[in-house]
Amino acid sequence: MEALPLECDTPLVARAMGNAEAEALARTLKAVADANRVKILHRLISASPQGVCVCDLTEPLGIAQPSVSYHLRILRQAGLIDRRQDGNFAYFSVRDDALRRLATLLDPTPQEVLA
Amino acid sequence: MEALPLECDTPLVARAMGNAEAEALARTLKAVADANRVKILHRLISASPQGVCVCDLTEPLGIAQPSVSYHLRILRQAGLIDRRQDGNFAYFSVRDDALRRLATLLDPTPQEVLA
DNA sequence: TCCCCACATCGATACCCATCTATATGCTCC
DNA sequence: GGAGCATATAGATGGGTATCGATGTGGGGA
Repeated sequence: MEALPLECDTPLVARAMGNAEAEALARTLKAVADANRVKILHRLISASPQGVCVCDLTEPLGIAQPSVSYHLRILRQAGLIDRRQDGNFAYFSVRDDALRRLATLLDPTPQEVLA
Repeated sequence: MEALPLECDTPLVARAMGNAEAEALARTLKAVADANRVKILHRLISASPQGVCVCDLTEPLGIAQPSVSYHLRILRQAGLIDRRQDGNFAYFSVRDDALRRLATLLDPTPQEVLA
């Protein structure tokens, strides 16, 4: 008889978030959800506006150069950073528009970031 | 002789972000960087403050109940949500303190979330 | 006491992701 | 045009992650 089983009774104030919406947000978050990429973004935010070249990222990150390029590609595909080629060097910089929200999360007073 | 090779010359305004700092932030971001967990948080934020029980999450997410429990565990371990048991049911709610920063990213006018 | 219901955990599986080495590409300078 | 440097791409590999079905656990009602 299906005996309605006690009803856990949660009001559900608003409708569920759309699938596409959730996945878009998750995709952007995934792009930032990595320690090395967080460090990259931090440095790019600090060192704006002319950008930072790969050679200045490789050593402080302590990973191989192809790995740095890999992370930069992830961030670029997520629309978070821009790439500018100048001679042999490639300079990367943050995209203010897409990153403004995340910047408040990453930047404010380095010491107490989500501590 | 190491022939300093042309110097790509990026000023490096600030010092690099600490390793622990970056990993802590990445860990929190990883917890949110999943479409289903984004949906869960969205619902929890909407349906505060008494919390939402698992049964009300399983169906809208379209995944099996153990998977929902799994995601809730991830979010709980990240300190983003709280769990309160009441009878047979478990009610989950967002932790305002830890989530306040992320909330501004998840909540503001559902339509234009990082669109 | 027994059963049932809500939820958590376990074990397996399939996929994704970060990393490396090796190699390609593209630019600059001689 | 050839050498050399900075960066990107390719391919391989190990570790992590989301998912499931099956099972454990703990509370409530009959």
